[in-house]
Amino acid sequence: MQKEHSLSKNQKIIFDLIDKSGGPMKAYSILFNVQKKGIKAPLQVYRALDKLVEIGKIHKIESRNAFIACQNSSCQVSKATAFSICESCENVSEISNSKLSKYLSNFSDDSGMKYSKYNLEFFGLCKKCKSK
Amino acid sequence: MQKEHSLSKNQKIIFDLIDKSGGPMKAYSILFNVQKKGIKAPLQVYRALDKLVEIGKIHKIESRNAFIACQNSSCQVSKATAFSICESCENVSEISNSKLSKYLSNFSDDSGMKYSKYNLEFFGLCKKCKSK
DNA sequence: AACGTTATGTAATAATATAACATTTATAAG
DNA sequence: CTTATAAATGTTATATTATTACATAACGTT
Ligand SMILES: [Zn+2]
Ligand SMILES: [Zn+2]
Ligand SMILES: [Zn+2]
Ligand SMILES: [Zn+2]
Repeated sequence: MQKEHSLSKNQKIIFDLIDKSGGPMKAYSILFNVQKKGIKAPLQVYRALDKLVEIGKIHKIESRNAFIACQNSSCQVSKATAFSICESCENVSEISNSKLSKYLSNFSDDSGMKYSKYNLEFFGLCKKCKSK
Repeated sequence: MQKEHSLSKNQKIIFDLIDKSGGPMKAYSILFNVQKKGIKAPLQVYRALDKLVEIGKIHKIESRNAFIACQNSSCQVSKATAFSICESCENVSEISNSKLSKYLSNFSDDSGMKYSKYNLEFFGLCKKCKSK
């Protein structure tokens, strides 16, 4: 069951934009796109992004400084994320693989550290770019 | 067997600094620390960092915008990296676990994508911080 | 020596992100 | 409904991270 996080005005504007774009978006590109809706300053964007990340509606692609809508309906909180990134066209998609997530969530080594979160980014060439 | 990449002057200065620090360092902190050695501009630092990453002597911790010396002697090229990061003290260490690296290097899904590289970052509390 | 490649020096600027402060709006308790 | 509290917003300025552009020097090979 899904806990409803009713989004605020700015959060909704920004989430809708990212979600509709279907891919990763960068903060200042988001800013540019929402200026017509009255969001004028970087901080307004970053605040909404922070919140959206916190509640798991979007994820940050760390290697690209970009944000993407969660493509996995069951991904409530951004604690276990995995992405595949094409190094040619920069297409990004969220990997939803229960074996992988189980393997990583249960991973432990001899460091005595308890891992509560992970982010994995795979790089390569997507089908389209490979065949070029 | 290890291919020798003889480092240039700036590369050596910067690698030695990061290596001796024993942890992750940020680019502008590196810059500050090497100014007495004649490296005066950000670009000089970033160029050396780029090269050091390329040849696998250091890795970038993407979630922290920081660079750490490779702690894994067999890690020639930065194609398969995994780190554990303490969210309290920001201690970072490179995970060297052959089962994990084998699992991830062989990972494939139904996307048709061939992965040639990955970066994994685990987050949690280190032993020290956990016991506080 | 001549050539191509790699590294360096320097200045300017672009791109990403946060600090600080004032105000407003939403939520919940009494 | 009122008051208290937390969450969100607006605005300006600034900090941090990274790259562009161009000129010069050092290195490795033939
Ligand atoms: Zn997700
Ligand atoms: Zn592609
Ligand atoms: Zn390594
Ligand atoms: Zn710690």
